[in-house]
Formats: sequence, structure tokens, C-alpha cells
Amino acid sequence: MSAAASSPAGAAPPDTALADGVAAAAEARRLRAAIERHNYAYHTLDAPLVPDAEYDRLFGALSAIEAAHPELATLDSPTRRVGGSVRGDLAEVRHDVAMLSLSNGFSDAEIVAFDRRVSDALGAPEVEYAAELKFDGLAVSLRYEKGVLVQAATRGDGTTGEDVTPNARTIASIPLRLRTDTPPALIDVRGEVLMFHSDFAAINARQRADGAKEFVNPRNAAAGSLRQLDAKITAQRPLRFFAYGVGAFEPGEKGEGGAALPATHSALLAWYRILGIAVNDECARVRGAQGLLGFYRAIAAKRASLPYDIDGVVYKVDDFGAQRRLGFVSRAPRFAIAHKFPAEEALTTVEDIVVQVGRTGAITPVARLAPVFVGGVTVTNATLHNEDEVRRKDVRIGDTVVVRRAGDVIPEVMRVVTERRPSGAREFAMPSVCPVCGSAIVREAGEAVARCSGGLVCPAQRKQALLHFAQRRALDIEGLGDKLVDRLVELGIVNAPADIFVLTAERLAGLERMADKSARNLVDAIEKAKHTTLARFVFALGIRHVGEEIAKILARQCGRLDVILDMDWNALAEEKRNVQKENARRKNKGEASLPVPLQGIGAEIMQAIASFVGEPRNRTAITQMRAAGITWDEHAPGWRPRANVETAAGKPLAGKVFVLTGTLPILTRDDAKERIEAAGGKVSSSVSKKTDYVVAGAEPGNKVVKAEERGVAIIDEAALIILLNG
DNA sequence: CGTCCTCGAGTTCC
DNA sequence: CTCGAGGACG
Repeated sequence: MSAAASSPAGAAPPDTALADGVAAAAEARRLRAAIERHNYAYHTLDAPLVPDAEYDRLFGALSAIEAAHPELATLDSPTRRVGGSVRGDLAEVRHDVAMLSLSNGFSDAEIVAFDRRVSDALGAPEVEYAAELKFDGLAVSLRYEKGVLVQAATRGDGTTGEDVTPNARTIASIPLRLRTDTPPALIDVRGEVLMFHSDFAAINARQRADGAKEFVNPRNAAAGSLRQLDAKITAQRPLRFFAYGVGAFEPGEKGEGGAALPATHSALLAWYRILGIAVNDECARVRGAQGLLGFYRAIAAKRASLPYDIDGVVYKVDDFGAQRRLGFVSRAPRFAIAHKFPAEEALTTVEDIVVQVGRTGAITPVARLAPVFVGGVTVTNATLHNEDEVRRKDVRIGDTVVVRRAGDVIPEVMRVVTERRPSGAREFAMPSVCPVCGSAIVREAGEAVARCSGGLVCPAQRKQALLHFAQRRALDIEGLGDKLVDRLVELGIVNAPADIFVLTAERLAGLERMADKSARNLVDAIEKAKHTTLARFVFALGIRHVGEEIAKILARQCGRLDVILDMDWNALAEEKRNVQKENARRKNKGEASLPVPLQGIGAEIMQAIASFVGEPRNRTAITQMRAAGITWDEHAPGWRPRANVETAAGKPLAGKVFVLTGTLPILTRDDAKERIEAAGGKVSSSVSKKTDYVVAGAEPGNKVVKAEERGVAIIDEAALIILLNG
């Protein structure tokens, strides 16, 4: 599509024999102007003025002049579109004005509520909005100084993005110079880079022909293309740009165009068009909630026929003054909302229903699907959770089913299209023996899951136990992943966590696909993992019902591993039941209640611990690991936890409950959690009335919705850090 | 005994 | 992210 990129750079047309520099400069200016005019006609108006051959001739002429007179090769020359030197890495760019994410709405009710909030806040009965498409591409910011493109940056985390200037220069719909004599001194044009369906298909055909990897969707193709280190590659990728916003702005010297920003969003877009910046046609000014919903329905009906992907529409209060008055809540502007389309659904067939064996022996049926493209990726598997779920949904092998990506991530079989059920459709039968080890599969009365009774005899359970042991939140052994565990267990080299610690580099290096270097790395990682914490170690053991939280309670309350191992958990479980019964009785009488031992650990969990510590094999394994040198800091014998565990008192976040959602700009989930806990706070996984703050990052889940419903404060990372610092 | 709150466990794709 | 189930509490 890119006429500029298709021009042979070295073609020497007749009008290059310009001897003197002044004439050359004049000619270069003339050519540039002509080429920009044609670019504008071709890419923005979609109405070429001249045949491609003529365009190529002009382009070649300009290249030749610039080659002969390098001093004339200006930054904004159209020839820059093909070029770009190879650099080591993409540099960081700090956005002067942050590139925000929008809050989302999925239902009409949410949009109506948004409109009501806005009109209440503004005191206006009917608010005027600019409605436009929400493109499924990459947000970028283009900086023009005195009308010349000087920098292009990706959105990144909103505050800092990557410098993609040379790449952006290759995109034909991004003007290198604004079409005005009176440009603003500085303007950051915000918009989206994306790839059209047809271009995506062509690119993939080429990738296929070259034996290169194909892109999964236009968005990935656009992202991969824009973030190339070599802009020459970007130049061969037909990317598009549509503008929809503005960041930093400084007016130019007196002159109509650049003296000030327009007063409304729709006027801004109209101005962009005049400046030669591409703006998508599917935008409108609408009034009130009914106007918003009308726009949404019109676009939804058109969606399939659009030549590019969108994932919804965006509504913004049109008047900039009103936008300023509305301001922001945490990261998101209060004056705009994205109205997203519901998770995409697709039809496919169930080719088989197989079962997987989990760490606890849980047998999970999984539907093997004919590959289907849904929500941007190809889905081939979907969990069916358990036997009852299969019954409830009545999924049979051979069925045609509706699949969606729940929460836009996990594939889910929604329902069966029974009209399409073939006569030979087979019902799923829970196997009676484990497909991996052959032990009996049993389902306890009242339980939803069936389990392999083989325990550690079952290689599948052994593998999962090892992976659990090595995972980041447990002992954190880097490099001990899926594939390696598979092989180590198959070969019988490692059967239980304790065996990990006797591995040597020599032993590992003998394995296939395991070079000396990686063997040594793994041994180093194991060595590093030997020093840990009691909580992590207890969690790593994989005791039933003992996850991270319970392991922390045990470590805090018991202080030493030996205490945990030697406690009479069965007796304690009984005591717990008695104390609870007694307390219930006392409560009715208004008497003071007895202290409850080990808050948060109930009888059921205690019995699970009892059966773990009562198993001699487990005790031996622990002894072996300690002998192999695994250590942690623990309290001296005879240590007792302080009666009142309010150790958090005095810390900045004492007693505060946080819930995290979305991707935070700087901290990882784990980091944030660690810091909150260090400051005396607690991180919970779901929003409730007790939640104090929901920390929302980019692309948050429906936890923000829950938070709004329950009136819980929503804060961003920056606010969290302020809280952490007191 | 019911209800809410949490935690644990399992899962998909790149 | 979702589901199931344990634990606390009224």
C-alpha cells in the first residue's frame, strides 16, 4: 500500500543534473511539496492525483538530489519514510502529558450511569459528546515542533513509552510536516497505529512464503512492525494511523491555526484533517445517553464490515472546558469512557474430551476444540471444570459449541448448539482409573471433583508437586519448568522435591538438549533457592488446603518447622471445634469468649496437616532436604508467638485491605503485594465491603466495577506509593 | 444454619 | 479469572 516505500531508492531520473546548490535546494523543495501533496491525496483523501509511476519518478528525483547534496536532506523529507538506521534498542521517551487509559463499560446501564454522572457534575441536562471508534492497535504520541515531526513514541505504561520515530516516519498516513504555514510551536498528536485486515493477510502470505513466523492478529502484526529496531522492516509493513487526541501543546506565533487549541474535541479532529493528519471517518457528535447508545448500535452493526479491528467505541465530553471541570479519578479521565463490545464468541466443534491430572490428583475434563480464532487468539483447549459441569452444559464429543474468552483471557465453553448435534455425538464418561498411573479414580460424596487415588505413585501428581515446589511463590527455582520436570520424572532421576537437591551439573549435562551452561545455571538456581523462609517452605510442601496464606499463618504462629511437625493436629482440630461450640454458647449468654487457637485455620485444614505430618515418607523427605542444606531463619526452641498479633500497629498501612487488578506501570503484582504487607497492610483477592482500596493498573478486571458498586476507593500505583510512604 | 469473606486450585495462550 | 469450599460470624 505504501507508495513511498515501493519506490526504488536508487532510480536516477532525468532531472538530477542540477549543478548548483541553490537550484538543487529549490528543486528539492518543489519535489517535497509535490510528494507531500500526492501523499495527502493518496493516503488521507484516498484519491490519488497521479499514477504511481509518476509518483515514483518524483520520489526518485528527490532521493537523488538528497544523495548528491546531503545538506538538503531535511528531517521532514518524504524520503525519510524508507530509511532508518539499525539501533541497539528502543530508547525510552517520557510523555509530558501522560497517556491515560479509559475506564470501560460493557452494558447499556453502565453507559447510562456514566452519562448521568457527567451531566450531574456539569449541571447540564443534555451533554454533547464526541463518539468515535476504539481501535485495536497501539496508541502512539507524535510530537510536532513548528509543524515538523520530531518524535514518535508508543504509549508504554502511559508515562514512559518507546521511541519509534524512524519507524513512524515510514507510515504514510503520518505526515512528516503539518500542512499549515502557522503551526503550533509544539503539539503532541495522540492516535492509534493499526493494520488493516487486507494488509495483514498480505503480510502473512509473505511471511508464509519466506518461511517466517506468521502473526496471530493484526494488532500483534502492527505492534511487532512498529517496534522494529530496523525501520526498513517497518517500511515494508503497511501500517495506518488515526488521530484521536492531543497531549502537550504550545501555541505558535500569532497565526490562526497554531495560536490556540480548538475548544472542542470534534473541532480538534476537524483541525487535524486540515493539517493533513488522518482522522477516522466513523466519528460523530451525539447528545445524551440515547445518542451514545445509538452510536454504539450503529457501529456494532457495521463492525464486521470495517476493514480493521475495533474492540468498542469511545465517548468523550466534546467541550474541552467541561472536560477540565470533570477531571480525573485515579488514572482514568471522568469525561470519557470506552464502551466495549462483549467478549467475542465463536462456534467450533468438540473433537474430544480428555482429562488432566492436577497436583492434588484432581481429574479435570478438558475439551479439545477444532482450532478457532476468538478474541484475538486461536483457541484449542477449554476447561470443563468437572463432571457436573459437563453434565450441566451437556457437552458431548462431536458437538458444536459456542466458545468465548472469559474475562478476555480464559477460553470457556458457553453452551452447546444442540440443533447441530451429530447423531454420533458421544457423551463424556469420567474414567474409572487414572489415565496416567492406572490407580482408581474416586469422588468423595459431596465433592465436585473426582481424584486419582494414586497419590505420589502417580507420575502426573509427582510432576505437579515438583512444579509447585519450584514455583516462584514457593522455593523459586529458576529454570525448573514444565519440560524439564517432565523429563526428570520420566527418566526417574527426580521423584520428589528432596531429589532436586542432589542433582549435579554432571548428571544434568548428560541429558538431551541440556548444555553444560544450562546445567550449571540450574544447579546455581537450586543452590540459591536453598535459603528461603519458613512460610515459603511450608507452602512448597504442598499440603492440602495449605496455600500461601495458611502457610504464612503457620510460620508466624508456630515459628519453627519442628513445632509444626510435632504438634498434635488431630487433638488441636478437636479443641478448635470445642472452643467454637463453647464460644457460640457463650455469645448467646453474652459472656466473654475464649481465645481461638490459630485464627484462620479450621478443623478441616488441621486434619489435612495431621495426615501430612503423620506420613513417615513426608518426614523423611524433610529430613533429607534439611541435610542437603536447605535453611531459613527460624525462632529458637521454646519460642511463643505474641498473644496479640497486632504487630502491624504503627505501620503506615496497618489494618488496611487492598485488592490489586490490572497491570501496574512499575511494580509487579508480587512487588506491590510484598510492599503493602511490609507496610502492615493486607492484599486480598476479591473485593468486599472490608476492602479499603482497589489498586487499578492498565486493563483492570471487573474488580473496579465491584469497587464502584460497593463504594470502595479506587487508586492508581502512584497513590499507592504515597500511601506506602505514609 | 445461612451468609459473607477468603483462600486454594486449576486453567489458556503468547 | 472462575469455581468450590473452608472459616468466621451472626
